[in-house]
Parts: sequence; C-alpha cells; structure tokens
Amino acid sequence: MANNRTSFSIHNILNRGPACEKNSGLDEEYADEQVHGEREARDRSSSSLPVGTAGAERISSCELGLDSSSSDQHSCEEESTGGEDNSLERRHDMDQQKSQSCNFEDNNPKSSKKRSRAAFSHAQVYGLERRFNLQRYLSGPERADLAGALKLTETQVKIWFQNRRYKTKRRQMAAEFALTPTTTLAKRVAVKVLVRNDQRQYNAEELPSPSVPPLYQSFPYYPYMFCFQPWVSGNTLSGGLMH
DNA sequence: TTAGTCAAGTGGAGCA
DNA sequence: TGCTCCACTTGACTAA
Repeated sequence: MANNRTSFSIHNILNRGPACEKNSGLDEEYADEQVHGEREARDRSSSSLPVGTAGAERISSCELGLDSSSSDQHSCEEESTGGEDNSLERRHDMDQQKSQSCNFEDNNPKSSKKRSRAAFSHAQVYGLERRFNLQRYLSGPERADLAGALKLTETQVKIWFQNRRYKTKRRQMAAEFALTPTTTLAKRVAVKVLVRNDQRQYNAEELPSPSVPPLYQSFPYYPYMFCFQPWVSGNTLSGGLMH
C-alpha cells in the first residue's frame, strides 16, 4: 500500500483556511432542529403514503450532487427532506434508537455478537455531508463540535469522514477508469522485471502469460467500474471533492 | 434471492 | 504509545 500522505498536506488541510473559519457558526446551522423537525413533521404527515422511494436513497443521490460543480446545498436539503414514506419513518425510528445510543457501548456486550449498524438520521447525514463539503478533514475540536451538534460520537464522525473520503476516492477512481481509453490502460500495466547484478533476467515478453489482470478484474468490490456513473459530470471528477 | 449501500471492523503505516 | 490515516472487508439492511 503506497502511502502518499504527507504530514504537511494533512496539516495544511487542518489549518484554518477560509472554509474552516466559516465553520465557527456552522454547527448551529445544521443543528438539525430545522431540518430534522421539518422532516419529522413531513414524515408524520406523509406516513400514510404508499411505498415509494426510500429516503436513504435520496440522501445517496444527494451526495452525488455534492461535488464542486453542483454543490447546491439548498436543493440537496430539499431533496433529503422531501417526501418520505413508511419505510423511512420506520428507519428514522431505528435511527433514533441506534444513533442516539451511540451504537456499541450497549448495556449488554454479550448481545453484541450481532454487529449493529447505526443508521444515521437524515439531519445527521446532511450535517456530515455539508461539513464534508467544506472540509474533508476535521481536527479534534472540530470533530467534537460536529459530533455534539449532530448528537453523534466523535468516533462515529471520524469513521464517517474516513468512509466518506474513501468513497469519494473510489468513485473518482471509477470515473477516471471509465474515462480512460483501454489503450491507455494497457500502457499502464506494470511489468515485472527481475534484475540480478544489474542484469535483467527476463522481461515481460518472455513471460508465458499476462501476469497482471485487467483493472476491472482486480476490483470485485467495485461493480460499478463498468457503469457510467452519474457523478461523472463534464467538468469534474470530484464526486464530492471540493477545491 | 441478489445486488447495492453503509457503518463499523481490521490491519498496516506515519507521526508526535 | 496512542492517535489518525488509508485501504479494504464484514455484516446488517433494503429494494428490485
């Protein structure tokens, strides 16, 4: 695993830039009472709706629209707080139970054989997404603030940002792959060359068969590799990146 | 039933 | 030594 991180890059990111300075009053904005309250009200008022699109999927599609080219927070909010359905309400109830109890520090660790997956509420996800759109890395105090504002644990916020960065990177890689001509990919295939005493023992042409499978075969966990992703817009591959 | 999503688990690495 | 990072992997959950 190539670690291309450098300490300065992290610290630079963590340094208070203009975006960070804006965050001082940010928590109050998404302190969820508005978003959450509105959404809950709509949940209740629409609880008799027939089964429709799940709210979680709305959030996901919202995320996809959070890239630099289309970071329309308002529309995102509207979408994420839009019409809901029974499953959402059920999920929201679950959210409240799980996320507020902050997952695994349960009373009975014996019952933790089954791993529980906390489903964050829409307001929480929205707040996290919104912050992520401003900052991809949080310092300790920032993480604590955000966790407090969203009623999550710091660990949950940390893990969410980790997963979110990785997700963004994966999508970016997939997008780049989708846009890369196969001929270019072929040129990028690594060639193993054994060298001893400064003399090459054999080269790729002497190998009996291709030793490096195509990229898509190396990524069984990226089934969307061969799909043209909706987050690939004409001018950006960011998938949530902001610059 | 299956595929996709996502929070959490795992493990190696860098840093103070 | 502990924290955080990345890069997956796992397991729960949902929709089709």
